Amino acid sequence: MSPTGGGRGAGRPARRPGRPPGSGNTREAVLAAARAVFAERGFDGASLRVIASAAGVDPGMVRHFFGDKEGLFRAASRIPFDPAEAIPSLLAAGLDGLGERIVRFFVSAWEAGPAPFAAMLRGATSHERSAAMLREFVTHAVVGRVAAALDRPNPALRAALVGSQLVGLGMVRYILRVEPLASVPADTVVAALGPTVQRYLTGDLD
Amino acid sequence: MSPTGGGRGAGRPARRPGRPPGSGNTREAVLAAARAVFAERGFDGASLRVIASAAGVDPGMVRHFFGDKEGLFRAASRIPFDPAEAIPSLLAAGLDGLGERIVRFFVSAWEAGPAPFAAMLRGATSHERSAAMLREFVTHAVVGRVAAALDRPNPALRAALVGSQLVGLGMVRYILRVEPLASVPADTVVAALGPTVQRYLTGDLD
DNA sequence: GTAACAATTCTACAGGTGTGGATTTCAGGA
DNA sequence: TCCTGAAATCCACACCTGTAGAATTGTTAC
Repeated sequence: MSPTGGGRGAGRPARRPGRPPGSGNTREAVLAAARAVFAERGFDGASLRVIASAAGVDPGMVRHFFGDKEGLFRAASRIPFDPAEAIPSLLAAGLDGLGERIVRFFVSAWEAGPAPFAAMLRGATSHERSAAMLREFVTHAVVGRVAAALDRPNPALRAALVGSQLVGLGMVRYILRVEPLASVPADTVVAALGPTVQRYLTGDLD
Repeated sequence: MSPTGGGRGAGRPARRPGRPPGSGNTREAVLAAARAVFAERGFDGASLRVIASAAGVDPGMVRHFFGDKEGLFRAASRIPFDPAEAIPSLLAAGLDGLGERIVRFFVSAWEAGPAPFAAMLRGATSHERSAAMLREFVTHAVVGRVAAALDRPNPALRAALVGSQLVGLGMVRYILRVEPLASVPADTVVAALGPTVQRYLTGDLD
């Protein structure tokens, strides 16, 4: 309407561009919102506008900081521990009881910070890029390292079997929330899956 | 441009409405295309237009036959066997070797007609309705019936554990295609997972 | 002081989505 | 012969998506 120089809302005072509020922590707010939304809706289901609004921020910021939806997803899906040091430390105590230790570590990691795992699992089924991320994570970071420490035949197959049980646990307990597995305490899960994982690693497979 | 009565393509002869081609099998063509596309891209990723065009049909037909995207998904995700008769027949031979029989049945069913399973798994991670379908399938059709046949403590938990290993196998072998699990013959899978499932059903869980 | 830079907002675009409805042709029964 | 109903097409609507760029402001370095 009234040509006030460009037509930018000449009525309400509602925030105008610039740099007033929290400078610096905005990036973290976007990341946190992205983790939550990606974890809940997967890659395709999450929209930049929803993430931005959940972070109380303009969608443009996402682009400004992360460039791409892919870039944001990569940044948000960074798992909260370093496999390069976590896995050797699990292996350090030897092959005895390794199954239980792996299951316990997996459950703890998921329950401490579920977002990256859920995001990867949810994304993996429909978005090829995040399927690749999960596959690579399972293959290289986990299977590779674990397989190298086994002095049994078919180490890669053994590690992949472990992966299958852990992925299945994640799906059924945390994503589908099938009862009673979803509500049972962590110790029960460890007791139930530990021997399975142990057998996949060191037992007879025939 | 030229007002020829309504503007319906006044140049090319390209099919006009009516009822010329295959009357009757069109519905099946849409269903087949829907199974394929849902299986490959999940519920959200699949679009009605893509499905229709894969079936060589107008998108309106989908609406005509199935009403809704949900309706199409329901019709396409009907699993190709009846749990009410399949599971009792697995149980009939007794608890001995039940683990191997279940794994073999699951692998055969998946490899005979992968579409419904893949569609459900892919959909379940991002679409709440199909997560509900899968959860209900796992819970009622499988867990319920199997649990009823067990004379051990915690039958429901046992059945859910079986479900977790089977879902994990589906994810890792068929969806993520993690090697070498993805390429290994069915017999190897049966030999590896059979004892796991057997232990979940009848073994000690502590 | 002023110039450069980063943070932030808005508006716009081109494309894809599910759904709704009007329209047309054909087949079969009264 | 006429009429009903099913099969099939097209067009349109709102809406949401990711991306792009322009505009504005504050902060910092010279």
